[in-house]
Amino acid sequence: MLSRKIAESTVRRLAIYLRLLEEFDGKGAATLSSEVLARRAGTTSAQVRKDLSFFGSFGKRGLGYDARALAVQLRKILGLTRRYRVLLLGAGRLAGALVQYARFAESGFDIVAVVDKDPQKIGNRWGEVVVEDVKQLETLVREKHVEIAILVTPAESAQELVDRLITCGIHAVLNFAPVQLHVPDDVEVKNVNLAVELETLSYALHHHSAR
Amino acid sequence: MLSRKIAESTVRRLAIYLRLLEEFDGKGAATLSSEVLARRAGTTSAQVRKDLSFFGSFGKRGLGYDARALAVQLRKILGLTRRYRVLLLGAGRLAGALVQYARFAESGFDIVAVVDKDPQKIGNRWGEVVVEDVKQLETLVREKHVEIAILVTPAESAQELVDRLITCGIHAVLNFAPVQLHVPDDVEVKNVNLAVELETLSYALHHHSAR
DNA sequence: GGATGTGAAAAACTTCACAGCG
DNA sequence: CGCTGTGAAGTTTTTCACATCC
Repeated sequence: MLSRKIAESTVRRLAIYLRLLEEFDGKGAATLSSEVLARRAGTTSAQVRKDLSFFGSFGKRGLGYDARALAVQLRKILGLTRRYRVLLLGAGRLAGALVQYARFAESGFDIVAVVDKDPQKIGNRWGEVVVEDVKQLETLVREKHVEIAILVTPAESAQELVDRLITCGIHAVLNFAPVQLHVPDDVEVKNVNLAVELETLSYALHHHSAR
Repeated sequence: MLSRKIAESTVRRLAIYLRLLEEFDGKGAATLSSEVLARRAGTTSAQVRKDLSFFGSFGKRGLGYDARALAVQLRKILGLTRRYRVLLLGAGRLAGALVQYARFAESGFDIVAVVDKDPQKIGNRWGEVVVEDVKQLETLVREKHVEIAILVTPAESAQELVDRLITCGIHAVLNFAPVQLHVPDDVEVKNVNLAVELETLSYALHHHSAR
């Protein structure tokens, strides 16, 4: 369970290694070296070994890593040995795309509720769930035992909603709204901000991209 | 134009500062300190000043920064003084959500073409553009002077498509497909990987999130 | 007075290089 | 012999702290 602070960059790479291992396993390959994993993940073999070393020693010297066994370890490290109950805030197009995203359920994340404030959308069936009124937020979080919230609302309402989520005891938020959310230290927020990504690309193009 | 290498983290923060300044400007506020900007951006005042210092000195000692003037500078730095021509690869739900995303055009990015390989989708009108056959990729990139490609395809086809894009001279790719793309040094790729974000949240929850 | 701009110090992260083990 | 695991070295990024200037 490790209490030492692990760098976010390390955790992100572990998630990438896991994805690669799962592909690899599908192809029946049994064992692979940090060098091979690194090449596919776009990093270095030393980085792979260092990342893993924070959590244990999973390889065999002279041989490499057993793909399936390492995948099991990574799932444990990442907390993917159980399922998570997810609430979507906002029933727009992006939310629709996310619901449909196959890997979602596959990876262990179940969308157990969707809320919106638009009366037009409330009551619509979305796969297994029905879009509820955002007024029911607190009730839903409690009744459905929600652990992760995904914000797909306009920027204006995001902070207010996140405040309400925190009151209900939510500790993990994936935020697609283009605002910086202010939350206490024990709440984890990941931002996905399309504009920032595009503007980084624009920066790169502008500065010749001649690296 | 700066040739020194600037950290990606710095560029990302600049994009965030710009967004905040634009809001701020809307509210008529004229001047603000690095401290205020930092608080809103979720960083420190020293970080704000350091980030800006790589590109010049835009503030007045004892006073702070003029919101509008700083925004102008940041747009210059980020290369947002002109518009960019964007191609979408994949005409699925996520692509649809992106097209609709208002800030897109607002920020200076124009979707000039959409391609897919599904005959069902080819020919559909998407706002201003019609979905074209992916076979036409090379022709479209040339004729429409595409500069940025957004990959919203299944993982399997992503690498092949990016190879073709590079052959056409594309240097900037925003990749939503959950694979690591292999590209030469003069091509900039930004990855947006939903699974990685969720798994980082899962990691945080699993490890008590008690920081 | 008050906030910037910036060298210098500290911290975080990555790479090196090699001992150690299968 | 080959590849891991890991201290130590190197590099990058952040924070500190203060001289500087409006």
